[in-house]
Amino acid sequence: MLSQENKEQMLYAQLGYILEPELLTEMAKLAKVRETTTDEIIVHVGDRLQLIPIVIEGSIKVSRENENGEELLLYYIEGGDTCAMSLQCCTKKIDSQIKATAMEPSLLLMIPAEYMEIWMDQYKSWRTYIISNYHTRMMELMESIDAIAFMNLDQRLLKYLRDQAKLLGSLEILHTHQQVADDLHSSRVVISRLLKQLEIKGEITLHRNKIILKTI
Amino acid sequence: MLSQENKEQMLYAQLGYILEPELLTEMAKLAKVRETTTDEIIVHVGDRLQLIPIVIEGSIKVSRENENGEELLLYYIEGGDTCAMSLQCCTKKIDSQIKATAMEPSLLLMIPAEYMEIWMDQYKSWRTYIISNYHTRMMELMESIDAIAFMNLDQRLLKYLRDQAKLLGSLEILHTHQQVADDLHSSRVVISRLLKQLEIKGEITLHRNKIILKTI
DNA sequence: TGATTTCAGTAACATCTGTTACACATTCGA
DNA sequence: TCGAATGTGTAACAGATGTTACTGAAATCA
Repeated sequence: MLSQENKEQMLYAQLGYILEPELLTEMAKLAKVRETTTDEIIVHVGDRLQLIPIVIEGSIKVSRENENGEELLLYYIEGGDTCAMSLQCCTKKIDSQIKATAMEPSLLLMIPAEYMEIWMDQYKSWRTYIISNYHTRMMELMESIDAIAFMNLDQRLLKYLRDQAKLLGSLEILHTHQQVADDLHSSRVVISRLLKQLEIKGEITLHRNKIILKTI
Repeated sequence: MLSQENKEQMLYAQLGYILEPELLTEMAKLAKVRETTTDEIIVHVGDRLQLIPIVIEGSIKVSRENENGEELLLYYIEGGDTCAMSLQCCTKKIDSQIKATAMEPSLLLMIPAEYMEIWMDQYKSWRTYIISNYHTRMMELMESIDAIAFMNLDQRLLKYLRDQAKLLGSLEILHTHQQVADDLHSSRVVISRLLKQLEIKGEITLHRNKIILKTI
């Protein structure tokens, strides 16, 4: 278990330049720490959230699921950010519309939802933080829509690989073709085919459970 | 030109159950009225907004455009709502990422951006209103993503027609096939083909410049 | 009215993506 | 160590969507 000093230090590191010191102290006091393993599912579609997660370390993948359990990756949440969707889910008691999965071992601070509104009234910096998070997420949803609507699957695939590489800071992407297919809402055979083409073009090299990008 | 009393009445009618009376009075004092014709473009991609539009009457179509000028309909804004995107565009001075078009003769109140932040500090109801708008838009973007990612074009087409009908309160949709194709980011020939199939199935009847739905 | 433009219907074909089926290699576990 | 499970490669085919080309009807305008 982390001490409050630990938590406060981590919050400072991520949010010290945005949020007031008193707020950070209060957050550290109230927050529960949650550590996740890689691929751990943090939020399921349909969950009723009671706590708002703020990502301190690691990265979270947010995806949409349809009634058949088919998925589509929407965007990622990195250090210092929070899930804008969960804010309303908590306050309005709506079921979660999305699924959140840890992409690597990650550290979250979980804040009880009732403080959301209190802080909205009390701290200007918190308002700015929340609005800015909403805006970032909206822009990312737009980017996601651009990709699905305007790009072919081979382009989306390459973009996906580059995004993963940037996010995890490594040119080696440790996924099976099936996992990639799931994120892009495609099928394994199609992804294998397109990956092979990318390999022939010299963009990547293929290995079991691993795809290596030549460049970002 | 509308009098301030007129504006205040309209604001009351749309937002009286959400926003404080003092705020509505202040809004009425500051707002410029903008009336639009059908298909008038209100915001272009790349515009630098100075004013935040609040829809009082009518309905606005928000779409995304790629570098080739191809479009995709994202969502609609109806009476009482505002464009969440424009909020950040104004305050952060970012170029607009979307295009907004009036679907019918509409009436907007345009609020100078600088009041955004003042009211955020001053009025709890304004904060709730803005956050709730962001959330609604996010949900609609999700719905839009669901449609593109998980539905076939014939299903999307029928959904599109029904959405239009609901929005404008008429089973007669006054569009050419080309306009429908643009909204769905498809091609005229494909849309004509699918519309014909829907007519054969008995879902619609086709006329020049007009598509009539049998039921919602 | 007659010429022109706009809109819709249709066919033939191309391309992209998904599906099914199977082969083979690697890894894992009993 | 051997069988099972998992991951990848590939071919053949199917279906959805996009493209091109042409036709004729309806609307518009000089």
